[in-house]
Amino acid sequence: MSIPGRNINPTISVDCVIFGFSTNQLKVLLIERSFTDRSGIESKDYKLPGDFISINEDLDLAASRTLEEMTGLRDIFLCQFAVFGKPDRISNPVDMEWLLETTGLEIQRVVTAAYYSLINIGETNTDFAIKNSASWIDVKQIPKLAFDHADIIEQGLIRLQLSLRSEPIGFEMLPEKFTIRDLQILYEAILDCTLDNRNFRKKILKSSYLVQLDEKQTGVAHKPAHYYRFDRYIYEKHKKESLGFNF
Amino acid sequence: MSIPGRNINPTISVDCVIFGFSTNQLKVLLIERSFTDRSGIESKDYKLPGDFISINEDLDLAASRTLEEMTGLRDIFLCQFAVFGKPDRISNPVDMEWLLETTGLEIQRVVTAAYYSLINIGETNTDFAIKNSASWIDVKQIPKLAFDHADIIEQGLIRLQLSLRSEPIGFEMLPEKFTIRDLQILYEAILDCTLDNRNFRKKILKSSYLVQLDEKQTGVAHKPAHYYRFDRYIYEKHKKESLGFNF
DNA sequence: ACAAAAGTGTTTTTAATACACCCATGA
DNA sequence: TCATGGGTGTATTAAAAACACTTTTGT
Repeated sequence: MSIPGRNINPTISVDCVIFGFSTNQLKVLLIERSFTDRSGIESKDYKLPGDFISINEDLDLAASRTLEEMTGLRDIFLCQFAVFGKPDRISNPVDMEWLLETTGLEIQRVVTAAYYSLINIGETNTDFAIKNSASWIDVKQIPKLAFDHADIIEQGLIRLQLSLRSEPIGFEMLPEKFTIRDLQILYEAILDCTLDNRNFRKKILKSSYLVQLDEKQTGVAHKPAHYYRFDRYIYEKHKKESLGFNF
Repeated sequence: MSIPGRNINPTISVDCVIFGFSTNQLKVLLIERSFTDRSGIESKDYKLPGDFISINEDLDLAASRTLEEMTGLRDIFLCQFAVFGKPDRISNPVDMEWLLETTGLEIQRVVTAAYYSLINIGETNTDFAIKNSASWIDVKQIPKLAFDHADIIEQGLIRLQLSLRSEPIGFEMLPEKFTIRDLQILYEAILDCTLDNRNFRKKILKSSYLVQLDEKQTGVAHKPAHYYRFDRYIYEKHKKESLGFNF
């Protein structure tokens, strides 16, 4: 959130849809927000991690700053996918009150640049999450959200699904080493479908950038799977150009 | 440009990359901008059609307003594709001076929502273009541009190419009735490639939403081509879902 | 020996590509 | 009759999809 005293530009913000993957589910990092409604009843809901930009702060940098404040992570996959600027996106009295409380300013109109980000939950710093009352919520169980944040998540997910089909970005959410099954479950969670395991392997293992490690799983009550890792260097070298008409 | 007296939000603007197609070339609508540089020499360059948003104006509406002011057209294909918000995107003294002249305000920082739009040049109202000193410039011959508008066009074109591969949007730039050849040349111009005419026809004619008219070309010194039209209704009904992995 | 996931091949279907000639018209 | 672009078909190759069983481990 806003650091008191810093010079903010109260007309422009960034919001981050931070995706992560755990217990076979695609999750989003949400911040708990407490507020008192008009009848004085203390209540709470959730919002996306986001912030006003500082005067002279680059949008991308504001997004990575937000990301770091929430997770402790730097140099993270981050992609700007849309701007949300409906004049009435701040119209719920609860939201207006909350803005007043947290910024001390009367704010009627904010245009927000939306980013999505892919995180390996295992590498995130839990202290940061606790400090921000942040938690990882299953994308299929999104609670009531502040502002137009539900729309933002929806659009972000659509965009993530689209990108996943044309670029190998799933790895960003997995640990350094993972099994092909891990990867398949991740794809299924993101695309919300089931995939044939033989065809998935065939397709994914054709990629030169997936390299098999000598290491195998241990302590599992079934045939242990090989670990693989994603080789960014190889990927960058082999990036394909394709016309790929699809209509 | 800004209507004097209207209440603008001088921190947020929209810029439109308006694509059109004529004489077998993909074109962009650019506005001529005259300015006097520091040594007092009168000079000119080009900029994208764009404007600050009004207080309480929706971004999409600001973009369609701009579009209508430039071309006289309403209800036009329009797609927001990125936000440009580098703090130094307004740093050239010429640009800063020009902003001061046209708005009367000292402006240091503007975040702009970029849209691209597809126009049938034949339907545009020339009076509007003349009034705005706008002209259609071949995308391969873009002159020096104001601000970061060259980047915006480049990103817009990349996005247009991407969309053209997955959605039938080329029709937006053609008249109501057109020949398959017209369409192929349009595709070649946008994608900057050549396409085999037999394969192109085979592929495109598979689409149920391309309907052949009884009418043929007349007065051409060769076998006259059939006219076709794009049926939006059929397209919407048959929209495909496809996983289409491509990595 | 059983449960659980790993790993593997072949066939069918579909889409993409490459390629060359005859047709209808106006000049 | 010639120049111009319109319009057509087939064979090859590549990718996607469908589908079932054996292997290895821990319990």
